[in-house]
Amino acid sequence: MNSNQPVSRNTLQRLPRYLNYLKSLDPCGNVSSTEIAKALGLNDVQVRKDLSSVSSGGRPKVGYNVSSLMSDLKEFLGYNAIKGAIIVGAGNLGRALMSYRGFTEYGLSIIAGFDSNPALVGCRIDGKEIHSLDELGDYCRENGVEIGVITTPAAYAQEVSDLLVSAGIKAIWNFAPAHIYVPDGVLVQNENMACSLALLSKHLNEMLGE
Amino acid sequence: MNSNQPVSRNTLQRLPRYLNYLKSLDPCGNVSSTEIAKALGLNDVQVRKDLSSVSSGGRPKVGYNVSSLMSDLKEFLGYNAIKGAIIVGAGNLGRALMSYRGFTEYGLSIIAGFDSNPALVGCRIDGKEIHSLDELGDYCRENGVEIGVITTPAAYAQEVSDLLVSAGIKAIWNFAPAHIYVPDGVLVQNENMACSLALLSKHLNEMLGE
DNA sequence: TTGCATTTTTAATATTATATACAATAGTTC
DNA sequence: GAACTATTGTATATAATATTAAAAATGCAA
Repeated sequence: MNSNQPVSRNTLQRLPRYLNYLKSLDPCGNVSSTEIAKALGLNDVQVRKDLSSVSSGGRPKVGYNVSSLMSDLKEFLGYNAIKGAIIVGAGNLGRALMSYRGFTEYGLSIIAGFDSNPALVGCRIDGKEIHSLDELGDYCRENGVEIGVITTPAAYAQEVSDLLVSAGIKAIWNFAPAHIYVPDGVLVQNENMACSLALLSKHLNEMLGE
Repeated sequence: MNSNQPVSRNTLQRLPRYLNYLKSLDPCGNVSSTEIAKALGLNDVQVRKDLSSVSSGGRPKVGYNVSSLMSDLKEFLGYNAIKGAIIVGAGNLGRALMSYRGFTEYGLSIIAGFDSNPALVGCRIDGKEIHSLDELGDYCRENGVEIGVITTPAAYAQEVSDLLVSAGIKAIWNFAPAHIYVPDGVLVQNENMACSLALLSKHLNEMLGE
């Protein structure tokens, strides 16, 4: 495992897919890179190369041990060190994400929500309280929150982003269909459903066109 | 506009970002590729190359006309031809997606939901009825539905996928954190939140580690 | 223990994507 | 209208990525 070596973006995007696939296997068993490649529609060497930067390696004639490969992947992806995050925008999507417990699997724990609507302030979603936007700065500083999730309408995304940045947030997961500007040192990850839809729609059209 | 030429996956993923950015500009005005590149943190030539396969071209010294570029992008991405889709799994996420009206922007219209829970069958979310899973096949065939969205727990994803395929679905948008197998000719687009989270988490760790 | 099949690992090649350099074009100014 | 500048568009070079090919390692069976 040469974890100091930088991993390409493409590789990084594939790692969670490997983990996903491994979950469907017997954790006590072994799996070969060719099997993984076949199941996920990838090249087997690519799979091995990806895994080489993460795992302690497989055994010839046997493959990789499923459970140890899984823990290597989780460790590498940071799923073990759970980080607290807040959600801004307690609309339909925001509330859905707040009540979704699966994120702890991925090292993320939603600890609170924020919304400008006074009617929502004080409500609890899955035990997590919705606060007023005014409290955002203090809350983040007091709890050392580094990740913010934006689920507001597009029109407010920039405003909220600025607020998060001034509260010391280091990374933003943006679900709003808007482009936001942040200073250097702050990371924005756009969960762009539009991107996925674009791929889906385009492929579909091509398939039907032929 | 050479729309017959195939567009790379990376390019395709950038196109919605361009569209997003253009929305924040005056539709009557013009915009240069360098402006777009700077705003989105990309190379200006790349932007021009991407746009060349979509748009009818810009004018030297002026740039691209915002509104016509937007409509070219929308046309190319298939956002104008709205396609009906169904959602399987009316849990938190499923209901959130059913009530999210923004998808029509992207050429997708959720027309119905399906769930195995009898207590949910008959309910309406934003005017769209939730049906029993038994009705899925007939419904899809009668309405010519080609896109299915899976928002069930991971454990049921494969089962639901099989059902969708046998109902004649051509493309599946999978939100369940599971890998699903489909026959050739059916497209799966994984909306893998885990992927986004992986990127986010990894970058965050790297930033803090330095 | 020897040969064989399977699998990882490393190296080499081919492909693709991105960035650089330059030519062409259309406005703008004097 | 001639020179200038901002901008597009293309052709080339570089870098990144993926694939193919070959080598090394391991377990298994005869």
